[in-house]
Amino acid sequence: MTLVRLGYVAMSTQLQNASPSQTMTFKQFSQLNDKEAAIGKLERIANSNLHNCLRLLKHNVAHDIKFFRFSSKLIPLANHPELKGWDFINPLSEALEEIGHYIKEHPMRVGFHPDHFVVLNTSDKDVLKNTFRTLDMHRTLLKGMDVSPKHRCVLHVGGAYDDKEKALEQFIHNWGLTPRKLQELVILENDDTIFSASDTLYLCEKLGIPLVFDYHHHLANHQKDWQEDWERIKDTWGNSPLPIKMHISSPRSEKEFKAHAEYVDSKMFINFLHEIKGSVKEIDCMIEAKKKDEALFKLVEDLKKEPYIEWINEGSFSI
DNA sequence: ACGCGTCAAGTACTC
DNA sequence: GAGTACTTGACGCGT
Repeated sequence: MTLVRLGYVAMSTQLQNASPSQTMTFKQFSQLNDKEAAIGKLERIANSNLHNCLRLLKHNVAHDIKFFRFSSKLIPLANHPELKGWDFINPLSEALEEIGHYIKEHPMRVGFHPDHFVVLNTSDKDVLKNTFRTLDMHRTLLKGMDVSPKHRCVLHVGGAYDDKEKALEQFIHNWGLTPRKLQELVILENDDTIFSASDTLYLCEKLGIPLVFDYHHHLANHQKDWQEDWERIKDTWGNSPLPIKMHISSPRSEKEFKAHAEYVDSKMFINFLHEIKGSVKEIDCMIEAKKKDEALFKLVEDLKKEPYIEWINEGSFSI
């Protein structure tokens, strides 16, 4: 028997005016002459984002969704190189604590997927430095919520830089330069163009990092069937306090295969569940679809037609 | 209210 | 080396 928990990403298509990703671009920031006022505006935006984030968590709990990815755009320009020295955490501590209290009252799995400029295998010192800074920001946010930072940030391996093998070794090299408190945040995901699940496993096993298996990326980029690697993927989670995590999405079309569809193909998901059934006690599936929570709810509707699924609540079931 | 162009800290590709 | 595309949500402008 396998307990499956469903989650979704960052924002809701159902809850109105609840964006956790409002922003100010660097260009806009640069054009403001009064820097103090500009920073004040950034802080107001960040507080509004956190407020909406809490509203999203409440919306989730109302629908039994206990698995959620936070937006990584909660604090605009938080780690922009030009805004070094801005103490963005202090003005946000109350809002973070409020989110933290809510998570304690309603236990749930939360995490981040930092943006594409967080690149751990870069050979550019400045990019690596900013990667560390951004990871540290994510850690600080989690700490501010009193959530254990362990295994909360999904990253891709990074760029290929014309030589995949060398790029993997560069990751290992940079990992040695990564502070331990940042290492423990990281979990790695197979991507849809360069590093397949097998490639990523190489790093995960060598460095003791859990692998977040993205089924859609796997379909777009693989050397062999995922079933051959499934045991190894599971094992990367052996030392994690959290259950194994996966990403689930469907291709938008044959032509735009790598793009996310609005909804998840429930047949595909059901087939996958049948294959892994019983192989793990618990698995958390992150639904990555354009329609966000609406896609999750639609998937649940579809799954409810399957007689062998035992529902625990609207957001989790056993199979 | 809606459509369209702009913006984004990285990487990849083309010329 | 410069320019463009990728991706995706937000924003601002024009209608």
